[in-house]
Amino acid sequence: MQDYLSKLNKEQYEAATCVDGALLILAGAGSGKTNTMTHRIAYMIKELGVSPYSVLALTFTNKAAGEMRERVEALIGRTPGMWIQTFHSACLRILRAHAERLGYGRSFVVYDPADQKSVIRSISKALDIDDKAFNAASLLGFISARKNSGVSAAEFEKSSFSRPDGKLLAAVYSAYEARLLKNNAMDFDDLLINALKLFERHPDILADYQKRFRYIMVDEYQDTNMIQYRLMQLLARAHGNICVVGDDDQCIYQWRGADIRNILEFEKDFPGARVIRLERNYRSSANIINAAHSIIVRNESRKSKRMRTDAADGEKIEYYRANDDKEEARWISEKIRAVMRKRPELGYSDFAVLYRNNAQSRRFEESLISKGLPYRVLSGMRYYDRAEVKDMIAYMRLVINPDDDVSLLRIINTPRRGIGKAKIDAVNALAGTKDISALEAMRELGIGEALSNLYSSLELEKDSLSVSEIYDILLDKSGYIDALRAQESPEADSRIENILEFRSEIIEKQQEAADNEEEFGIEKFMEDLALASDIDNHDPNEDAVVLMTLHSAKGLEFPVVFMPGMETGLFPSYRSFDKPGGVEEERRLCYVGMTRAKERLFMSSAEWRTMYGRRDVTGESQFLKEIDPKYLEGHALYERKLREAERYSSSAAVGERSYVSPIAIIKQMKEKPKRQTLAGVELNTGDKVEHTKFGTGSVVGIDGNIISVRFEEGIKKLAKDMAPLIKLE
DNA sequence: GACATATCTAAAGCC
DNA sequence: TAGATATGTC
Repeated sequence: MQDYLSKLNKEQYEAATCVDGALLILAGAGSGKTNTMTHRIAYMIKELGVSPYSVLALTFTNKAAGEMRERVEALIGRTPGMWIQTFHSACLRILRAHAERLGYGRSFVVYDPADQKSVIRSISKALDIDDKAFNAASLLGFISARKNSGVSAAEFEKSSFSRPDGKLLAAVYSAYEARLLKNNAMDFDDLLINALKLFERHPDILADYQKRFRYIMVDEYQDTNMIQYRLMQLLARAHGNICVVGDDDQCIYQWRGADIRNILEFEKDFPGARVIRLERNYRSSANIINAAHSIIVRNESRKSKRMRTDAADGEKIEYYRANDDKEEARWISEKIRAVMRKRPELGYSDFAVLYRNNAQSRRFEESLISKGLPYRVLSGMRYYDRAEVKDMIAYMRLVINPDDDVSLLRIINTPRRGIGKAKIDAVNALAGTKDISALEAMRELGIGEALSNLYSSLELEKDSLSVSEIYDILLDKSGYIDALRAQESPEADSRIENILEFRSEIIEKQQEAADNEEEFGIEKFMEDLALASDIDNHDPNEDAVVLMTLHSAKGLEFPVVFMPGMETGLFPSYRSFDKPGGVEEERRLCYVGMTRAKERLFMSSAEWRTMYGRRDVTGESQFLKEIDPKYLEGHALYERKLREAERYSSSAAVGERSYVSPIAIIKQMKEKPKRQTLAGVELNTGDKVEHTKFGTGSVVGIDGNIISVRFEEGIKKLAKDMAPLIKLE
C-alpha cells in the first residue's frame, strides 16, 4: 500500500481505491470527503496508470475545484490534461469548441443575472407587460425554472393554455430565448443546457467526450439539477465509471433547482452501484455532532445515517435570547472577546457569524466596529458587480461580441453622450426592424459616432493588442475616466480607484499567463470573469471575523461559529412554511450551519427585531426546541424565566405556549375570509382576540400559516403554529 | 434630457 | 430601513 493512502481510514480507503463502475460516496459533514476524492484521483493516476487526460472531476464552485486541483497536485505533482472544473466552466469549454453546431458564434458572451434582467425589462417594455404584476426577477425565475426542468420555449407554448398567464409567459420566454441567440449570448443556465443539447443532437461529439473522459467524478451530488444529471448520464453511459460524492442532509439548494432525488435514487440509476458511507466526523466535538444529528433526524426524506466521532464531548452549545437585534449583536462581539481571552491561540479568523439573510449583517458590522474587532463580510455582491467595473466589462465585451446589445445599451450613454430615451428608442426600433445589432443601428442612424467609431477601429486592431492595451484604449477614448475625474467627488474617486484596481488585475493576470506561457486573450479573460464569484475571494489567512450567510458557509469550517436569528419566520424563513418540503430544507440548512463548528457553537435570537423598518416581537425557532436539550445550554433556562415572569403577571391571555409570540414580516395580504383553527381555537376574520404581548385586536386576514391581527400598535402577522391567541366572545 | 421626489418592496446565490 | 425604480418638474 502506498504511503499516502495509509492515512485514510477504512471506508475512505475503500472509496479511494474503488475505481471501476458506479460508486456513491455518502459523505457526511466533516468526513474527509475532499481528501478521499483527491486520493482517489491520485490513486487512479499513480497506481493504476490512468491517463490524467481521461479524468473529469466536476464541482459546483471555483473554490472547490481549485482546492481539489491543489490537493491532487500536492499528492502527485502537476498533471496537465486533467479536467477539475465547475460544471459551468467545463460546459463553457466544451461549448466554445462547438458553439457553431448550435447556431451560436464562436465568441458568444455569458450573461450574468444583471444582463438577463435588462433583457427581460426590455422585452416587458416591447410586449407592453405590466411590470408590477410581472417583475423582471419573477419572470426570470419562471424562465430559469422551465429551462432547468427541460421545457423549451416552444414546448411551454404548447402547454401554456393550462394557466391563465400562460400566453404571456410563453411570449416572454420565447422572446428571451430569441434575444439571447440574436445577441450571441448565453446565460448561466444555457451553459449547461446547451452542452446537453450539443450531446443530444450530435452523437459524434458526445462520443468524442465519452471516449475521452473514462473516469467521471461529481462533487456535491445532492445539489445537481436535472440538466446536470442528464449530462452525467450521457457521459457515463458509455463506460459506467462514475463516482458521485454527496450528502443528502446538506442539500440546501432545492430552491435553485437541485433535485435531491438524484442522490436518493443513484442506486436505481446505476444498478449494482457500490455505496460507501463516510460517517466518521473529524471536524467537530461530540456535542456539536450529536446536537446536529438530533435536529436532522426529524427530516423524513433522507438516507439513514449517523455521524460518529471519537472527539471529546466538548462544551455545550450556548444559546442566548437577547432583548433585541442590537443587543444580540453586542452579545456576539462580547462573546468573541471573551472566548479570545480564554483561548489566546485563536485568531479573529477562527470566528464566523452565519446568518440566514444578508440584511442581518449590518447589525453585526456595527457592533464589531464599535468593539474594534476586524471583520470581513462575504456577501452576494461580487467585486465585479460594482457599477463601474460592470461598465468596463460591458465596454470590453462589445469588443469581442458586437452583437451584445445588452452591453451596448448599458454604456451607450455612460458617460453622458447626450443620447437619451428618444435616441435609444430609435436605435432599438431600427435594430428590431432590420434585425441588426444595436451597434450597427447606431452607425446607420449616425448616433453616438465617437462610440461606434471606437469599436470600428478596435475591430481592426484588437488582434494585435494585449488585453490591458485594449482596456486602456477603452478607458481613455470612451471618455469614461475623464467624466469621473471631472466630477471631483469622493464617490467618483473611489470609482476611479476601482477601475484602476481592475486594470492592475488585468495586468497581473496577463503577466501570470505569460509566465506560464499560456495564451491570454480578451475572450479568455471575459470568460474567467463571467464565472467568478465573491465567495472565491474568501481568504482564510486574513485575520478577521467572517460574516456570511449559512448558504455560503457550506464546505467551510471554523473553530467558533455563531448562528444568530434563531427565530420563527426568519429561520426557518416564513416563506418556507407553505412550500412542500420547505421546512425540511431549512432544517438541512441549520444542520449545515451547526456542522461548520469545530469547537464552540453559539446560537441566539432576539425578542424584538427591526426588519424592513419595523420593530416586531419574534418567536423562537422551532429548531431550538428540536435540539436535544442535553447538548444545549440556555434555552431551558429561558423558558423557566418566562414561566416565572408570567406567574406574576396579571395577563389573562392563555396560549398553547406560554412564551413570546411570533413573527411579523410578510406582505400585505388579500382579504380572504377563512375559517381556521389555531392552537385549538377556531378563528375567522373579524374575530376579537387577545394576545399575550399586544393585548386585544381583531383578525383581519388568514393566509395559510399566518394570520394578521390588527392591534392598537398596528397589524401584526402571527405564525399559526405558535400563536398564543385566544378568541374573545 | 437631467435631476428631484415619490413609491414600492423585501431569502438564500452556486455558476 | 434602504435600495431600486417610477413619476414629475424644470
